[in-house]
Amino acid sequence: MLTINLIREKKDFIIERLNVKNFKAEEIIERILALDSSRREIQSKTDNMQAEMNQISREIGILMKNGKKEEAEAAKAKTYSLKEEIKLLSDKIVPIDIDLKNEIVRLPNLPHESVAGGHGADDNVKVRQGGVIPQLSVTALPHWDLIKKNNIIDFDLGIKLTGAGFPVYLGKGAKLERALINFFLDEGSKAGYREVMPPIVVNEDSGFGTGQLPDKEGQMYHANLDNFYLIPTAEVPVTNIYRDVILNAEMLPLKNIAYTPCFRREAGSWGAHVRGLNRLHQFDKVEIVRIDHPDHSYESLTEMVNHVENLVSKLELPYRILKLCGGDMSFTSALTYDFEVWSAAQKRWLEVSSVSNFESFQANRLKCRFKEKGEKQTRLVHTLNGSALALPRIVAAILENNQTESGIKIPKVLIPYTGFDLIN
RNA sequence: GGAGAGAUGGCAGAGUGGUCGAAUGCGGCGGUCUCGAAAACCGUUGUUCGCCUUCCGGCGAACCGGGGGUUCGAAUCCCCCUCUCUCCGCCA
Repeated sequence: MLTINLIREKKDFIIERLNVKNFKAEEIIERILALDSSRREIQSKTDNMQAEMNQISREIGILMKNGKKEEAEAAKAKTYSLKEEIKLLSDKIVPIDIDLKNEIVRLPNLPHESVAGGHGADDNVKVRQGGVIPQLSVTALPHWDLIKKNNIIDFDLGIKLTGAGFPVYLGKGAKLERALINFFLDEGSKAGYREVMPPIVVNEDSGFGTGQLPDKEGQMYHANLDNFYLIPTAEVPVTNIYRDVILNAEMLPLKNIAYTPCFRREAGSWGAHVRGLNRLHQFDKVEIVRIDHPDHSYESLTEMVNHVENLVSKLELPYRILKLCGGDMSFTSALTYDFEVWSAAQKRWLEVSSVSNFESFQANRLKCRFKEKGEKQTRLVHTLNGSALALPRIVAAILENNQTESGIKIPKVLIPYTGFDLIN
């Protein structure tokens, strides 16, 4: 959520920047500014009337104390019409506030100044590429066939238990999953992230805080009876730890890492490219979440990108890093780098991580602020997060890229975690 | 699920209709003392919004779990909701 101050002061700048996200902001902003100025006008008036009212009440209190009943009654008489006026005016503020918030919440975050325009994935900029793309034999199999052959994940069983997109990991498949989770968490700890195990269902306030609600309601599973949502990413509970919190500047940065299962309804997104592990309703992910000082958040973003790059390198996966164009960036993000790994049998890149700086956009929703030592004024923090990493597509790439005549080779760094070096 | 108690500032904890944004203690910050530190003492210490101000800041409004009501006036009275705790039941 953009701050009302910014909208008041930099209207044209906002319109120009949101244009990069292909978002036409002009009308919304005009409505916001109109609502904002009438709100301020009304508030000024009611504040003054209320001050008068408070003054009279105080006087009545003193009169009563001194036993001057008649004078008190006379003073009371003065309040009736004033009270009515205040009520009339302040009632007008309520719907204006609601409209105002509804409009502000519709504005996406401003893209960072370095973000270029564009309409979709084709306009993303490749930052760099690493690793070696393996040349597989003609008999090489896509991961869903390898999975079946080795009986390490059972999709049909998941359908029986729950439905499509809820796979059951078995034997070495389950162990590989657990190994990856532990590897990612350990790497995070080494990099100074605090490990967190949050709830995986959250309330409505948390959903609002990170920007899933109200708009992306359809993407989350909802437990109606309790009005809880299954988390689509650990970002939601972990970032919301800092909802309604005022931090001291010297506490920053706060670095957290969490493994959670993630749940996504993915309504309407099923098609040709979602076979096997490519897209699931439930999947495992390790997420890094940072709360940062605004002056250092872009250095942090770079540090996070390096961390994720280190992970895919250690797993010996060919990868590329993309800087997203305005049109492909999420509603809440100011700058996003996507990581993709090469899936050698499908012969395509799979997105495995998205590392973003949200600047103060989430912080404003969360009301997460900080204070510089000795200063009275609060400022909004910057929030950042990134997958480090999302598991299913990593598993898909490992299976496909590492297949040999004798079986699927486990990357060296994972062997201490799996306890085996081959799936066959 | 049944019965009861409660929700006050960073924390603890007073306050049951009238200058109460709220006593007191602890913590935090600043100072005195000290070579330095501790102790002691003094001072200070919430957030949001509006108006004014070049800065420092000033003035006003709101906030004692959330929402509504009574009243000239509500932390205090009434109603609804949420949450927490205790006991019982059930239970990984």
